Amino acid sequence: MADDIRNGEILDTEASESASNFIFDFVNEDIESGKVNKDAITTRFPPEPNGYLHIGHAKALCIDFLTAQKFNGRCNLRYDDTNPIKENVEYAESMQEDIKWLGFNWDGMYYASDYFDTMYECAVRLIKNNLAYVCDLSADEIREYRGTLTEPGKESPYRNRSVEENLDLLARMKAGEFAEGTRVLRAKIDMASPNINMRDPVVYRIMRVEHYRIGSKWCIYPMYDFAHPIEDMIENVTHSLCSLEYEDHRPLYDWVVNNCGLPARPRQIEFARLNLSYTMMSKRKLLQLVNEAIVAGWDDPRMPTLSGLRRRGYTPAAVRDFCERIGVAKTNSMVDYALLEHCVREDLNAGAPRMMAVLRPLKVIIDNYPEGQVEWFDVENNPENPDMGTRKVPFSREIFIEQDDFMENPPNKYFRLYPGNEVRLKNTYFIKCNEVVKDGAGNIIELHCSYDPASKGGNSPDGRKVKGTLHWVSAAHAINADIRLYDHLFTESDPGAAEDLHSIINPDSLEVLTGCKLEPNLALTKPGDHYQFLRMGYFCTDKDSTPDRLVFNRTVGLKDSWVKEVKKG
RNA sequence: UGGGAUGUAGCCAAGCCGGUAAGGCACAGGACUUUGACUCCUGCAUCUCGCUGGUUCGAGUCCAGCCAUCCCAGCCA
Repeated sequence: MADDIRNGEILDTEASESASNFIFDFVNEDIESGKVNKDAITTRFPPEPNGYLHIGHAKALCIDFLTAQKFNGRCNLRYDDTNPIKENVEYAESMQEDIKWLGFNWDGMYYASDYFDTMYECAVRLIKNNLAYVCDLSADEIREYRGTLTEPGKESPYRNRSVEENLDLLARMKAGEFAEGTRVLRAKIDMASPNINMRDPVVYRIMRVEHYRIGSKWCIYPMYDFAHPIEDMIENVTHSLCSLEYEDHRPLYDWVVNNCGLPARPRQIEFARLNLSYTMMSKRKLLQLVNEAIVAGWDDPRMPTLSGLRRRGYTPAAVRDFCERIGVAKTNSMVDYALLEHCVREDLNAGAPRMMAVLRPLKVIIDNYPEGQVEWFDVENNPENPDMGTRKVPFSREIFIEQDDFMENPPNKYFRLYPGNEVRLKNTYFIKCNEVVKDGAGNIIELHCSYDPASKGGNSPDGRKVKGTLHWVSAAHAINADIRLYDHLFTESDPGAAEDLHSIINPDSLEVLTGCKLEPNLALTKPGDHYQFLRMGYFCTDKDSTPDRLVFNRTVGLKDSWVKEVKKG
C-alpha cells in the first residue's frame, strides 16, 4: 500500500473482530475447498465516475474493503469507466477524496479504460471460437428480436456470419468505418434463454464520444456485462461483490469468465444495496436535485452524498459504524434514518467539545449584578472526556438565553425560566425572573432577573435545588453567527417511490438563523470543526464560514424528551 | 409453471449440522443528572419466525404446496 494514498485519519477498524456475514462464509468456503488461495483474496470497489459517492456507496465500500481486510487480502479502487457520455474527471476525483475520507486505502487504482486492448483481444477470441458476431440490426430491431419476459427471442439474421467476416467487421468498427448505432458485437449464447441477459447480449457498441481520460482513442466501447468480468480477471479479483440487481447477470458473468480465454476465475456475490428512509440513492434523481438547484450542489448538507454528509458534520467513524450496524444480507430493506443519527450522536458525544451558543436570543438583564463586572468561569470542554480540559467563559450583567427557555405562562412540567421561577445558568449562578419587558406589539423584548451571589458555581449553600439549567452567552462578549438547521429533504419516508420529486420536497428542509450569539471561544473555529452546542445539538463549521462571518450547520439535534412531553399535551 | 431472489418484532438483523427466538435502532417506564443530553436499570416476538400441511419425541431451522414483495425485456452501470 503506497503511503501517499493513506490519509491516516482513521480508524480502529478491526474487521477481523466484526461479526461474520454470508459473504465471509462464501469466501471461507472457497478457501476451504481449495478454489482460491487463502493469501490471495482480492476484492474491488468499482464505481462509474458518473456522480458523487453516497451513503449507499459507503456500505459497498465497507463490504469490499472489510472483506479484503478480514482475509488479509487486497481491495482495488477501479473506475468502471466504459460509458464516456456519463463520466467526467470531477466525479472521478471526488470519489478518491470521499474514499480516503472514510478511511479506506486502496491497494491498486485502476481504470477499465486501461483494459480496452485486452477486452478487444477477448472479443476477437470469442469471434474465433464462434461465440460472438457482429449484428447489423438496429437497436429497435434488437429489442424486438429479444422477445419478452414470457416469450423466447428470435435469432438475428446476422448470427451465422463467418468468423472471417466477423473479424473483419469488428476491426472496421474499431477503425471507425461505421456510424454510431449501425452495428454492435454480440455474444452468441441463447436467444431462447429464460434469462434475458443471455439472449445474445451486446458486447461492444460504437460511440463517437470523447472519453474523459483516454480521449478519442476508441470509438467502440465494451458493455458492462462483458467488461466487468474481464476487469476482475485482469486484477485477479477473487470475489466480485455487487448488488442484488446483478444476480440475473451472474450466468453471463460466468460465461465471460469461462469463454474469454483468461485464466482467473472470480466469483460474483450479490448483496442488498442500502435504502435509507427519507432520502434516496438514485444517482439520476440526485443529479436532478443538483441540476434543478433544489439543493445547492452535490455537497449540500441535505444530500445523502458523502460530501454532503461530511459538510453536514457526519464523521467517517459514524458512517462506518452505521454500515457495520446495518449488516450485510440479501433482503431488500429500508433502514431507519434514526439509526444513522444515533451513530453520529454517539461518536460526537464522545469527541466533540461543548460550547454555548444561543440560536434564538432573548436578552436577560441581571439587575443586581454589578455593572461593568466580568467574571471568567472555568467550563469543562466535554464531561464525557475530562482529558479535553476546560476553557474560560465570560459572564456579565447582560446575557442572552434561548427564547424557548422562557415562557410567561408555562405548561405543566416546564422547569425553565418563567416569572418568579429560579433556574441555574450553566456553571455560574441561580437567577430568578422578576420582570418581563414587551414592545408595543406584545413581543417579549427582554427579561429582568436577579441573581444569587451565594450560588456561584451553580449550587446554593443552603441546599436549594433548581430543576432547570440553561445555557447562556454574555451579551458584551458574544460573537454573531449564521446557523443552518436541516430537516429531511423529502416529506415521504420512501421518496424513491414517488413519481414526481417536486411534490414531495420538504419546503422546510433548510432554516437559516442569523444573529445567533456564540461564546467568544468559537471565534477561532475552522471549517470542518465539530461541536456540541450545549442543549442544542451537534454542529459543524461550514466551508462558507470566515472569521468575519461564522457559519455553522446543525449535524443533528440532541435527543429531546421535552418536545415529546409537549406533544403529548 | 418466463427467469432470478427474498420473506424472523415499528426498522435493521443473528439464528451453522433440527432441541425449545442474539444484538442494535425506535418506543415506553424508572434511576441519575450543573446539557429535559449522556449513562444506568426495566419492558418490548411466549396460539412466535409469510401461510398451510408433512416428517420428527421435538422445526424458525428438513420436505411439499401456496401467498406476498423485489429485480430482469439499455447499443446504462
